[in-house]
Formats: sequence, structure tokens, C-alpha cells
Amino acid sequence: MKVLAKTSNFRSAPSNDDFELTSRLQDRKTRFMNSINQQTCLPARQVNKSTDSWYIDVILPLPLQGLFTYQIADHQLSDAKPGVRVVVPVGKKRLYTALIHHVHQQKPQDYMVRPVHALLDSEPVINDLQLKLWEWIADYYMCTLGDIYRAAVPAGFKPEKEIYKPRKSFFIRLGRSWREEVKLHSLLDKLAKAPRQHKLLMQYLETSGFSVSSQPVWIEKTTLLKKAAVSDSVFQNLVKKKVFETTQRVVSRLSRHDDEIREPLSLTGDQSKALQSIKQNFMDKDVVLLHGITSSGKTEMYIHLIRDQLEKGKQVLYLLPEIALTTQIITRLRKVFGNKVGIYHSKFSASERVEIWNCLAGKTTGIRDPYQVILGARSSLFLPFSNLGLVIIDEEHENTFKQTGPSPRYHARDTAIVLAQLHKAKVLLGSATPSLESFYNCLTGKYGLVELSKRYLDLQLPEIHVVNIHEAYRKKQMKSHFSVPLLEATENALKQHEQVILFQNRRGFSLFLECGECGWVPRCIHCDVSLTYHKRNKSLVCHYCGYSVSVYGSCKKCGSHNMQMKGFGTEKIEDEIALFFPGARITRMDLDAIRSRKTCERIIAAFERGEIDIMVGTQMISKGLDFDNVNLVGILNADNMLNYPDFRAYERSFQLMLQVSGRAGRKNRRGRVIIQAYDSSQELFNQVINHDFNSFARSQLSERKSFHYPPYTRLIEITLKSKDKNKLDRAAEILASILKKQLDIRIMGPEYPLISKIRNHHLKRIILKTKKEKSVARVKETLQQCIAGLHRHDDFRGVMVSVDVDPA
DNA sequence: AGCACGCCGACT
DNA sequence: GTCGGCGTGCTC
Repeated sequence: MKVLAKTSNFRSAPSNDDFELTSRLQDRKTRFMNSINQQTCLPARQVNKSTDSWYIDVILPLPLQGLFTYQIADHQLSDAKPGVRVVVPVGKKRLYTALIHHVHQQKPQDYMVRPVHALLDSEPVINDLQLKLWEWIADYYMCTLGDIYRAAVPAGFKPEKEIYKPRKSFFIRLGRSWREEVKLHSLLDKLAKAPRQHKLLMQYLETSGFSVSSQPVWIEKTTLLKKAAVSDSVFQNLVKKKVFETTQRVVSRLSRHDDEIREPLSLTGDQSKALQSIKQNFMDKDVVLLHGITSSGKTEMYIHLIRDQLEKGKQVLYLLPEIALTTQIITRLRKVFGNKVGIYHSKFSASERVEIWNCLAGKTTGIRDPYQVILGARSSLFLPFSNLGLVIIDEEHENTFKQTGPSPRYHARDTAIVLAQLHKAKVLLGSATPSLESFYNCLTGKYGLVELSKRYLDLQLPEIHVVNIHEAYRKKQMKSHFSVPLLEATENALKQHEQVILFQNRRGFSLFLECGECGWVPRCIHCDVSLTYHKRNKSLVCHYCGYSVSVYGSCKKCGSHNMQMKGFGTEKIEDEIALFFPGARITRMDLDAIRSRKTCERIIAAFERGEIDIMVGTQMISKGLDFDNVNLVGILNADNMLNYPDFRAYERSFQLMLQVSGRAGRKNRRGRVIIQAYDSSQELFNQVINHDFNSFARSQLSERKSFHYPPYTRLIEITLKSKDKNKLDRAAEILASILKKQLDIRIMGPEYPLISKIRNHHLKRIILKTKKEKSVARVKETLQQCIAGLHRHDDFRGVMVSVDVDPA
């Protein structure tokens, strides 16, 4: 990688493409400057054209609005293109790696322009399609380009944080004096006294396939030592004796897979019909939704579509909602596409991410081919694709595709559709329980719809029963948390040596302390939440700020010593199911397992090996994991999640119940699902029992329509945050009233959210419901102005305001 | 995001 | 008398 600017010839003007992008960006900057000028009552910025100096507008990796302008020297002009990295000074002593947006000759009038420190590249590291995507995200999700820059580009590209160094590795081969047969034999005899050294030498000869007739091969040191199971000192002794010579080479951090490449499996009749239908739909639709029930073989169809694209020389992006799922799918893809497939997600180290980035861009350090297929989570849509033909979004309904927390709060599904448009590529959405948004787009004809309603190898859909536990409790037919049908079914399954999954809502997985006398619950002193009990250090911890105290022996309110552990089930369920089935091996995904990926994987692996009979788990076991020996799934408190104050509660419940049910009956028997619910009369349960997505979607869509929720409206959620509760209340009231005055749309709030205080900051929320797609842009513009207006008040300067478009 | 400037409590 | 707390404000 080039680090210093290259002195080269003067370059005349930017290309046409640059101009097109430039004008849009200039637009953005002028818009921004105008709004600033209005706010501070400065005269409008003068724009002078001067022919002698050249400037660049750059994106800084900071959450700042707008672009920053720096001056470049004439000799830098030929290298200064959009997407090239530059080092620029910010403030008194900071240097940042910024990204060039565009090059121009408009000298800023109202401040002194500083010169760039250095150019880092001679060719752009971010291509113009990427920049266009960033633009769209910034506009649509109301965030800054700096936010996106930081999220999109691996940290290794920003040398002020970490300098990207290629990995180097030692390689060894047989020394010069021992390459003849006689000498080699005498060496081996000599080494008889040093068995470890002998072993290492033998290992080298074996792995390198050594023969006296040809040059000895370089073998990587670490792999050889590992194979021979000897220590480094053994190796060092051999180097001293000049048995081995060594060298250092740059190696890739990316793993290679040299397994044999196989043809994809052939499709069943239904699958190939569906595949034809997808291709047919792609003739006149850019996006197609594949509604395929669990085990209908969606992945196999993806593989066929990917292969078509690779044959055309196109790239494919395959998005998954969770990192954990990539490891399952990657082995299937590698069998067919070998080293053309790369994985990408945020859990890779900065330098690994840089290498994947380069490998996709074709800037390979070693022998490997460029990646053509990327399998990854959300952030992989920021990779430098140059020639996308297809984007696959599997489990498109998953809400983890929406980024929560730090800006940019983008939805990966929706952003990927825009990415595909930029590349003129097609998009395939896949799900067994499509999101209502996508399904609605099919109904209006915007997306194509392909349905695959038969399971692979004619597996039968599981038989679903709903048990009314309200009734059962009343009739005293409940045994602890379990209904009689569930216990009977469990007993049956265990008799047949089949595994059982008991599913429990996440909420039940946190334990809290409660006074048995007065009901007092210890709460966080900084946040509006109850503290969670942690077994490891017997402490009460706040999940929002980390505040922790040791467990109370007595109630702080009434002084009673009767403090009890609460939290529906969890350990209780594990303990109590054990009472009913004393011989069974039972495990539970507890808090620790949910937190650490490794523990979680260990439990899943043990379950797969059949070392566990009953597993109690949360939604995480519902996602894409296939267990061959599970025939019974119990859902313990199905309607608990229906009561969340969230317009998606029904949709989530339906998706979850069907996804969990999909875990039952994989092999040759029809699976059973038992759902326990307090109010089993809800129509939702019938829709689940009948696997009737269409009926569910129709009834939910009409609800959404009458209550003005997506997909009939778009939501914009505004969160105000302040330490001063009074100030917050007044600020929220003012902002809401201004918005109501300026916008002719539905506005909800301001209201305190469910958790109204985090880290000593009080929160208040306003939600905008915009109706027509056309007005959204204006709503956002007005909103931005109103927030700026609020901050012009001396009183409300300290009130933080964040915006979430299409909140999950 | 950082880093500076700026205004009020416990200390060599 | 100062050192230092972290509350606003600015960065081309």
C-alpha cells in the first residue's frame, strides 16, 4: 500500500463522472452552509472562482455535518480523486485520515483553508458506487457521511488508529549441505540421539514431499511445528546446525480451502419450478421475494442462482441476519464455489477486514483469486463491489438487519436494495415468514413473489397444538410451568430417544431480586431499570450502564429479610423439568451462554451430538439451526410477547412461533409443537396452527392500515436526551409543537419510553408518521430545521436529539 | 469524537 | 493562593 503522495504531473479536469457526483455533493454542502448561515445570520457564503488554487472537500471520520475543505498543491492534483484517502489536520494537533469527496476550485471565503498533510493513495479505495450509496444512506437515515465512513471502512484503513501491516510468516527448507541422499542419511543417523529434531526433520521431508532430484520446498514454520508437535527450541537447534534455512514471506490472513469443488445438488421438481419462476420474475422486477417454508431448500436455490451469476462474471452478495449463521452456510458454499467465497462481518479483526476488502477489490497480496461471492452480515454491504449481479437477503424479516444503537441506523435489507439498483443488479429476498413490508410490496406489484410451499423430501409440517394455560391453572391442571399435554409429549419423546426443545421468551432469562413482603425490587441508581442478578459474583448488575452492587440481604424499603429471586422460569424451568424427568440430561441457555459465543456454540454442539435430551432456550435457538433428532418443541409462554407496546408485536410473535416450530420433525417423523398461552382464543394461534401466512398477513395488514403503521406509513423516531428532566420536558414539548405546526402529519408523543432514564440521562420520544413517500424528504428537511432551531435556544443547547428512520 | 477553554471545590 | 473537576463549543 502506498503511504506517501506521489509527485506527478498536473492533471487537467475531473472526468464527467466526477462532475455528476460532485454537483450532488456540492448541493449537499451548499444546502448545509445555507442552513448554517440562516442560523447564525451570517451573510450568504461568497463563492469565488479562482483558477490558481485547487481544493478538496473531504469526509472526516467524525460525527460532523457537512464536508470540510482543504487546499492541495498542484503536484497532488493528479492523484486527488473522489475516494482517495488523505491525511488532514483538524484543530490544533490532530491528524485524521479523511476521504476525498470531490475536487474543486471554489475558494471558501469565511475561513482560512489549511493544506492537506498527505495523499495516501494514487487510486481511489472507495469507488463511486460506494460513495453514491453513502450519500443515499446519509439522506435517508438522516446521518452524517462521517458516521457512515467510520462504519463502512475497516479501521485498518485509517492509519491514525492502526497501521495496516501485511502479515509475515517464517518459511523453512532443507539447508544446502544436506540435499544429497548420502548426506541426508548421515544427518538422520546423527539425529538419532535427538529424537525431537529427528521427528521435525522427518515431518519436513514428509510434508514437503522432498526428493533429491528437485529443489527443496519452502514450508511454513508454524504449520510444520504444529504437525510435528515439537517446540520452537527444537527448531532453533536445527537452524543452528544449518539443517534448515529460513526466510520471511508475506502471507494472507485469510484462510484457504483446497477441498475438491463439487457440482451443486440437483433441484427437486418444485424447486426448479420455483427457480424458473424467480428468473421469470427478474425479467421485469428488480426484487423478488421467495416465500419458502422451512426446509423447502432455499439455500440450494440460492446456490444455483449464484452459479449463474459467476458464469456471467458477476459478483454476488449474500446477506445473513447473524454472524453465527455464516459458519453454517459457508461450508455449503465452499463445496461449490471454493475460494471464490469470502466471509465478512464485524467480528473479524481490522487487518483481516482490510485483506477481505482488498481481495474483493482484486488487489490481492498473494496467489489467491479475487472473491466473487461475499457471505456476510449487515456491514458487508459496504465492501467495494464493482460488478454486482445479485444480492441475496436470507431471513429478510429478521429485525437484526436494522442497525440499532450508534448511527448510521440503517436497515441492511433496504440499503442492499439501493446498492443493487446502483449496480443494476437483482435482489432476492428469502424467508419462511416474510416481513409485512416486503409482502405488501409484492401485493402492490413492486416486488415479484415466488412461493415454495413444499418441504424438501416431502417432510411433513409439524402438528401444532395450543394449550390454554389460563384454564389449566384454574382447573389446577398445571404442574409447575408445564401443561399436561406438554409433559406427556415430552415423556413420549424421551422414550423414543428423541430430543426436546423448550422455548422461552428472552425476558424470562434475566433474574431479579424481589422483596417477598412488599414487592420492592432493587433498581439502578442511574437508569430506569431493575437490576439483574448475576450468579458469577453474586451481584446485581444494570444492563444499561454497568452499575453493580452486591446482593441485598434485606429489603431496603420494609427491612424484611425475605428477598426472593424472580424471573419466570430459567433455572426454575430447568430444575422443575428435572423433577418430572429425573433421568433426562437437561441444559439451558443461560445468561452467560447468551453472552459468550463460545459457550453458546459448545452447548449447541453437545446438543447436536445427542448428549442432551432437553434444552431450554431463547429465540437464538430458533434461528437457522437444524437439529436432526428434535421432534418436540414446546413454547412455554407464547402470548407474553404479544403484550409489548410495539406495533410489530403480533408480527414478531407469528414469525417466532413458526420459526421455532420449524425446528421440529426434521427427519422421517412428523414433528409436534405445543404452544402454551394464557389467551389461546386469539386468531393468531389459528394462523400459526394452520401455517397460514397469507391469512395472518391479510389481517395484520388491515390492522396496520387502520392504525396508520408501516407499510402504510413511514415512522421517524426522535429521541431527546438530557440530564435535566425539566429541561427535557420543555424541549420535547416545544419540538413537538413546532413540528405539529409545520407538518401536516400524525405526530405521537412526546412520551417517556419504556426505559425512561439511562446513565442519568432522561429520555423522551416523539414519533412522526409520514404518509406518502413523496413527502418524506420534506418531512426530514423540516425536522432537521426544527432540531437546529431547538438548539438555537440557549436553554436547550445541551439537549441531545437523535433520529431513527424506520425504527425496528 | 477529541481537545481547548472556562468556571467552582479540596489541597501541596 | 493553585490543581483539577467535567460542562459547552469548535474543528476546514
